Amino acid sequence: MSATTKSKGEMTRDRILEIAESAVLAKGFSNTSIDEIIAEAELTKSGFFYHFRDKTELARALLSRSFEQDDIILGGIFERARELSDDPLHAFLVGLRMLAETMGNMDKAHPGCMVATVTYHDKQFNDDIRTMNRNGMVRWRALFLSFLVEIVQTYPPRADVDVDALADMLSVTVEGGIILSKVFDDPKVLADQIMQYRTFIRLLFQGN
Amino acid sequence: MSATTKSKGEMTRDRILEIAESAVLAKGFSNTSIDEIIAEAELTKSGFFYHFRDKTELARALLSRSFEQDDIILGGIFERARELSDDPLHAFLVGLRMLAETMGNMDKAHPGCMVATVTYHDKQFNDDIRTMNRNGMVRWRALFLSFLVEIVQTYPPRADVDVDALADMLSVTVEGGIILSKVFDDPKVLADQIMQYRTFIRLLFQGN
DNA sequence: TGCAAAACTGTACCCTCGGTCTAGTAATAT
DNA sequence: ATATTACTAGACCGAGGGTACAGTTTTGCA
Repeated sequence: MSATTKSKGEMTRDRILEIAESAVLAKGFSNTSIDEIIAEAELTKSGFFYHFRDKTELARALLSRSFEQDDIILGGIFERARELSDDPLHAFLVGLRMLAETMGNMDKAHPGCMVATVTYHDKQFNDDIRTMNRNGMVRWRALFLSFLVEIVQTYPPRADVDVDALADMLSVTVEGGIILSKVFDDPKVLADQIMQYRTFIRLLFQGN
Repeated sequence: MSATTKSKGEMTRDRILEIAESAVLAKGFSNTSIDEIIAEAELTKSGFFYHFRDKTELARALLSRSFEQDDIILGGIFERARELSDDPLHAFLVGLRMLAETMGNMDKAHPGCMVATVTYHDKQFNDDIRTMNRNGMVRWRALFLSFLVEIVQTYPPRADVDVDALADMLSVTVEGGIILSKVFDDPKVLADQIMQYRTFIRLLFQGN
């Protein structure tokens, strides 16, 4: 067997996660029952609990899965952006444009949706989730910060800024943008907001 | 009896809402049981269902309550801001600073928390909530827009901007800022982000 | 002061859902 | 072949949301 081959158990687990993911995204976590998942996955309750200790472990698995996907997407975008320009400001601006386009094309299943649907499940759980969430945010901040620290060396900012807050501002824009996009049922809102952030960056370091 | 006197029924209903609010904010909606609420309110299950058709109606009531409170706080802040300056830009900047301060001083129970805890409860419910949420957002947008349209008349913007998106950007900042504040367990994050938005506005219309 | 409406209590019951336990069986890897 | 993995079968439990309905108290008001 090759290294990429999955065992029967792993395949079943993946199938459960796949089914659970779409159900949770469509109806929310607490409104997705185990019975429903196992019916679609064609296995028994015992089978489900063979793979997951309890429903909370399912939530955790769902969440770490979505974080991995986010990291890949985000990392890919800004890696390409760096390749396209040696100048950190230009690269960041290019990355932001690509991010806006990517987000604008997602009709459902925005990264971050899983966070929102799952976060408020229960108290004990929240502590675990907050830690995972924080790790995710810290990775984002680090990524954006790597651009910003380079940028401020070359381009004197037009106003007093805290680069940390400026890096977080992009996370804020994405998270808040997702909420407004859902509320208005329009993915364009998120894309527009990322472009607003881009305008701020341009104005701050380039003056136009 | 004066017009402000509440009937016995209204008082009981308010008591339920009060108890439910703190419980939901502390532990989440699905983790707050009706049994628990009625125990603290010292009434029976039948008594509860006399006031609320089901748990979803409780959620709705909780939500519209928090919207009302938000409107009062937000409206109050920007009304005072207008009083303090005839210039729309200065007034807006003052309002933003007051908003940042107000938000930074809230340790828990940010406006918007109730939205998050309650929104993903169930599918049917989500549609109702989205409408309420949208109305809330539209009111915010209108409020912020009333400043921005005045501002652009006096101050030519340093970059191409869409005032609608700019108005929404503040909602985005607040909603996203709340998420990051919760994740990092630090209300200062939200305050900082509002100040970042303020910097953007200053830079855009005042150039520094 | 009396009477209807409002605001409940009490009890019994049903369903769904998360979760546990035990015992047994089929598939698979080595 | 055999131990481990990956399940099935089925009985059961408690919490929680919700219903039905009959009865009782409390309140506002003419």
